[in-house]
Formats: sequence, C-alpha cells, structure tokens
Amino acid sequence: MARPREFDPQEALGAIMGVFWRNGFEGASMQDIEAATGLNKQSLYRIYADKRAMYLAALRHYDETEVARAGEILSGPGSPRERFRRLFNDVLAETAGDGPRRGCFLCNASTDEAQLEDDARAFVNGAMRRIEGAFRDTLAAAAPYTDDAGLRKATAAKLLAFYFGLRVLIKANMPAATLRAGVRQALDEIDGG
Amino acid sequence: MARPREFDPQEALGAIMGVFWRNGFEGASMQDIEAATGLNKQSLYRIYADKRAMYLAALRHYDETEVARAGEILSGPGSPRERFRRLFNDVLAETAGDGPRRGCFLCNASTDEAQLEDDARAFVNGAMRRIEGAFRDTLAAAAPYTDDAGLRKATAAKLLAFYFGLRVLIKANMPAATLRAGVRQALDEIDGG
DNA sequence: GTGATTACGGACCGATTGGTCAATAACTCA
DNA sequence: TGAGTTATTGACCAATCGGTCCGTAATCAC
Repeated sequence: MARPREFDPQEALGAIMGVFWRNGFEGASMQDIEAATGLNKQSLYRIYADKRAMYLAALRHYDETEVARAGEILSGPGSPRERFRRLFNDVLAETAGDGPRRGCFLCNASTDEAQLEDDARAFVNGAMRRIEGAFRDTLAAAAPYTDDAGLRKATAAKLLAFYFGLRVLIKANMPAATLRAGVRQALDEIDGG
Repeated sequence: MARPREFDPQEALGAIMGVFWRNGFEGASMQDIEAATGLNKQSLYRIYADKRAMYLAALRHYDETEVARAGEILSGPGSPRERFRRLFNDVLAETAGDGPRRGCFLCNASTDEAQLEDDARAFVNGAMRRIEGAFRDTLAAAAPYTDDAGLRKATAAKLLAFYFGLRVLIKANMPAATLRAGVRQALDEIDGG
C-alpha cells in the first residue's frame, strides 16, 4: 500500500521496556525513549496512544519475556528444591557484573503505582499472582506438598515474598555473599530435596 | 533577633516524607510538597537546598521513625520467633484498611535510585544493613543461633529478603490471607519458638 | 510513469517542572 | 520608637515535560 516502516516494533518495545525498567514511569522522559529506541517521537506515537500505553506495553513485554523465562526455569526437571535453586541462581546472576542492577520491573512498577492508572496496577498484581501460581505448581511436584494444599499455598507465599525481597536487595546493592547465604537457607527449608 | 518561623520544621519533614513515600522522587512535585506541608516553596527552600536535599532528609526521617520502630519491636521480650511475629504482624497491619498501601520507603527509594545521587543510594543501603544487623541480633538471643554465626547470618539474610518482599507484596495489593499464610510459614521455620 | 497512502523528522505547542527574586510583614533588641 | 533581621508571599524564570502538526520522503497499486 504505502511506505513500510523502517524499524522493528518488537525491537523498539524491548528498548522501551529497558528505559522504564531502569528509570520508572516518571523518571523516563520521552527523550530517553527516543534515544533508546533510536526513533522519533512521532513514530512512537503512531504505535502507542501515549506514554502510559508505552509503559503498559513494556509491562506486558516484561511478562512475556522475563516472567516467562522464570516460568520455564520452574517447569524444568528435578525436585522443587532444585528448580527453585535454578531460579534463584538465575536471579543472583545479576550481581555478577559491575553494571547497574535493575531489579524486578514488577516491583519497580508497584512503586510507580501512584502515577499509574488501574490497568497497570491490575496487570502487575496479575503477573505476581501468576508467579505465585507457578511456585505452587512447582511445589506440587513432590511430597509433602503434593498432598497438602495448605502447606503448598503457605510455602509458595513465603517463597514469593523471599523472591521479590531478594530482587529488591539485589537492586539495593546488598553484598552478593549475604544474598547467596540467604538463598541457601531458603532452599534448605524446601522439603524433599 | 528577628521574625520567628511560624511552622514546626519537624512536622513539615513528616509531611515531606509522606509525599516522597507515596509518590517517589520524580512523582512528587514541589506543588505536592507545598500542599502537604501547607508551606510556601520559599519557606522550604530556606531549610533545604533543593528537592534532593528534601528527599534525603525524608529518608533520614523514615530511618529515625519507621525503621527505629521496627528495631524497638525486635528488641522487645520473647523468643526470636515471637519478636519476628510481632514485627511481621505490625507490617501486615497495613493490609487492614482500605486506604492505599505505601509499602516500604526504602524499597521505593531503591527503585528511584536511577534519579538519585550516591548519597541517597548509600543511605538506603546502610539502612538495610542496619535492619539486617537487628535481625541477626534478634536471632542471637536463642539457640541454635547464639552459637552459630553462619546460621545466624544466613537466616537473617533469608528473613531480610522475606521482610522486604512481604512489603512489596502488600504494596502490590496481594490478598492479606495469602500473605498471612506466608508469614506463618516463615515464622515456623525459625528455630526455638 | 501517476496518485494514493503511509512513514519520517523537526518545528512547535501549552503546561508544568524545579528554582529564584523582590516586596512586604513580623519580630527582637536597643 | 526605630534599626536590623528574618519569614512569608506571589510573581516570575528558563528549561523541560508530554504531545501535536505539517512538510517531505518513500513506497505501493495501477
């Protein structure tokens, strides 16, 4: 029909996610987004109604990439404890380099909540519940969790809090050694290694 | 000497803390701060060099009030488990009302980090380490932690992550019942009830 | 080719940002 | 009382904010 767009929208979305992830909603200016995507404002506004739509899309993209990645790790082979070990080690990997630690976009987003419409809040809450569900499913693979829904629920909730707290501590630059010790302790408490 | 100021700076600082706690650094405008304190910009700028100085002062105030309060709860009577139960119940109390959940200012601040100078980052990190220290001291009150520094350190790190994660989940509006179950589970794993 | 359609880029918009200035009001000390 | 000092106030500033408009370039169907 007409002139085709010269950039890959998916690639641009990845860049947008990076900006919001690092800087938050208010902290990310359209200038930042233009620079990160290499695109002009106008090209962005053709795809997204406004900045909030970009943020929401970035959240969705995070869910489809990073959260999905965690889901894949958890649905892999091995005992619950081994799967959680892989997940936590994956998270701890962020402490390796010297670069800035981004933490968890969902946690960051829940901080931005005040500025966001209900859509975003609901999405963050939903994503967290999905992670909680994945935790429960992972535990269900082994005794004593298989036959004790109450224990499964409580343990999943405890691990969920630990998971997000771990990501907060990583972002806050707590020493990796301390965090590794905490992870070891949390893993030891998962039954049926 | 001269005209005395008509407001209580400490009271104003409390209001400033509330604004930054709720809205973050970028999300809080000087207009918001003027409204919350009931003061004019100029009166504020006479006390603080700029917005960042206000934010840093708010963080310090949070440390001296809210964090100190947690410290007092932990240094109270009873076994480690009982003390942590009081702390976690205190945190869970935020889920009672229908109002907006503010979460933990330190967590929120670590999200704002990108926009903040090193001072603020260092302060947040320091405050978190002080909480970690309080956790270790609390555990040290009973066996097997008294005689096992390694276990004490690992358990404190685990509980620290759980603590901050709990506050994130509260802020993200996770159901109180789920969180209470997670807390119960975490408490059960503290030895020597 | 030509016409229709779409993407791109930069100039541009009003509103709001953090921050300043100068005039006025209120106080203390002598 | 009057001199000196400080608090308060609202007007004001340049810069930046998110968002829009429009002229130009590029690509299609025909």
